[in-house]
Amino acid sequence: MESLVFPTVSCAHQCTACSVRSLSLCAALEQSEMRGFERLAHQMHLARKESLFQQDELVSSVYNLNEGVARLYKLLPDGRRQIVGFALPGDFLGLTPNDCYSFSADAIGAAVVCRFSKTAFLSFVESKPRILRRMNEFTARELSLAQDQMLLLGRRSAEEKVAAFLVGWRERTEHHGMFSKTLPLPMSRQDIADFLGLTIETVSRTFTKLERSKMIVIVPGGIRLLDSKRVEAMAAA
Amino acid sequence: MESLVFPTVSCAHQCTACSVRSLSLCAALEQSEMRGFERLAHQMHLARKESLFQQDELVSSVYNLNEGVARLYKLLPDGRRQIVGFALPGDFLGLTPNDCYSFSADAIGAAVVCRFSKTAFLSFVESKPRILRRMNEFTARELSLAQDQMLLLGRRSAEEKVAAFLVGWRERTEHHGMFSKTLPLPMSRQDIADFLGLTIETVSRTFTKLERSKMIVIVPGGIRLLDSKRVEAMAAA
DNA sequence: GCGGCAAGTTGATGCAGATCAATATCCCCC
DNA sequence: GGGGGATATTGATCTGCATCAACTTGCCGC
Repeated sequence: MESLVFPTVSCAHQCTACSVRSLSLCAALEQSEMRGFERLAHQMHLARKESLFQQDELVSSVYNLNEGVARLYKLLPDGRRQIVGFALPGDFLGLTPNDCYSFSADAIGAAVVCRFSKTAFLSFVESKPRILRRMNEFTARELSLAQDQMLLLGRRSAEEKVAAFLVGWRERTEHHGMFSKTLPLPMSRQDIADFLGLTIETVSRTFTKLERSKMIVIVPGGIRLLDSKRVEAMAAA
Repeated sequence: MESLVFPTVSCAHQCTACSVRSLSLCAALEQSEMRGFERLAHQMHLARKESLFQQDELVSSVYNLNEGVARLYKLLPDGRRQIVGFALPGDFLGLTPNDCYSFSADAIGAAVVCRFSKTAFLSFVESKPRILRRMNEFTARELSLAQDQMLLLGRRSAEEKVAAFLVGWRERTEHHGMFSKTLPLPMSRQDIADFLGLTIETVSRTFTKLERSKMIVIVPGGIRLLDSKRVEAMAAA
């Protein structure tokens, strides 16, 4: 159904009316720069599971995620997958130091993005220190998350991984106002497993264990945090 | 001995004579900007194992690594350690999105760095698009390495991890001209283990296995790559 | 060159989490 | 509301790597 409601389209977009501007790169735009930037942006609607770009493809476009959640992942030749992150509204995708995307990205549910031609984007920002500094902040924040995830993947137990995931995901969703008692988990168990370096069975068992010890309740589409203190303690050490 | 030869000192530095300028952030400096930048830089010599900064400390300084190799790591309260990267000459350290360092850094052998006051550095670069763009490239490259490492930590076997480490380390050292038949491994087995999310015993056993299958020879201070093709194949998948 | 300690190797055993297998539940489309 | 495929849970068993332990090698100062 979603794929019929949201065919992929491309059209001009009004930055002034944009709901995620304050969270996005674009918040660094001067009033005077906005019109020029707006002309570069093409809004696109993505259906559930639709791909934004794929690992090793030549980078032609970069994207600002406006609505929805995206899954960013790397694949090994034999099919093993590692999710390197989940993107939320305001996140900027596709800027790589290389000519090719270093990971794949696709929409978990329906999503909306602003697409920019990479070359047009780069030449627009190249002499604008405010935006360049904001880009730096964005990349540095991503790097910091990635390093936290390295610690998690290399040195934490399954329980700690799952607890840390719930805490981290809650923090991020809270900033987006999409959290009220029930923590939404739009991604599948397989996605969570591939993010945490576990199997789907281990994720499932760990959720059940947390539920049995009254820390969470599993509900369709998410979980309810009953005792976030204990979940946080489990995540910390 | 090293700690006596290289006491920590601080003095002005001549960028024009700098051997790693072309590899560093500073390569983006205009001729006219160099003098001002030089005045901000304080060269420091570090002894083996000397700390550059520690996780959770307030960020006062940022550093350009000129000589030597640094170990960047995160610690959990109970002492588990994850090395998030090894820094080589030309790498820039300490720029974080937060007020505190998100990891610790120390010199593996004797090392030389240029130290900058964070605030002085930031105000120097804030309106210089060339440098800001280079900073972006640096951070994006780090991020890309971190994502590769996430795939390694989450989804690869011990053998694959060790092989991938050797291949990646060789590539990086080659760019620095510090590789000729023998691949130098200035870091300890424990460091390698903490980088790969393994134990020291598993790293040691895996090295021995690679040696027995004639892919490498273990020599003091490094290894010799006998059959890099097969090591690469093992690393790839 | 020799004593002592740190670093690395090797072997025996244990266990967390993977794998294999069988349901159970959700979700949607008719 | 009922059928069916995708998604998730649960159980039984296996295994790769960790852990525990003994030993070897390298390194540096005297």
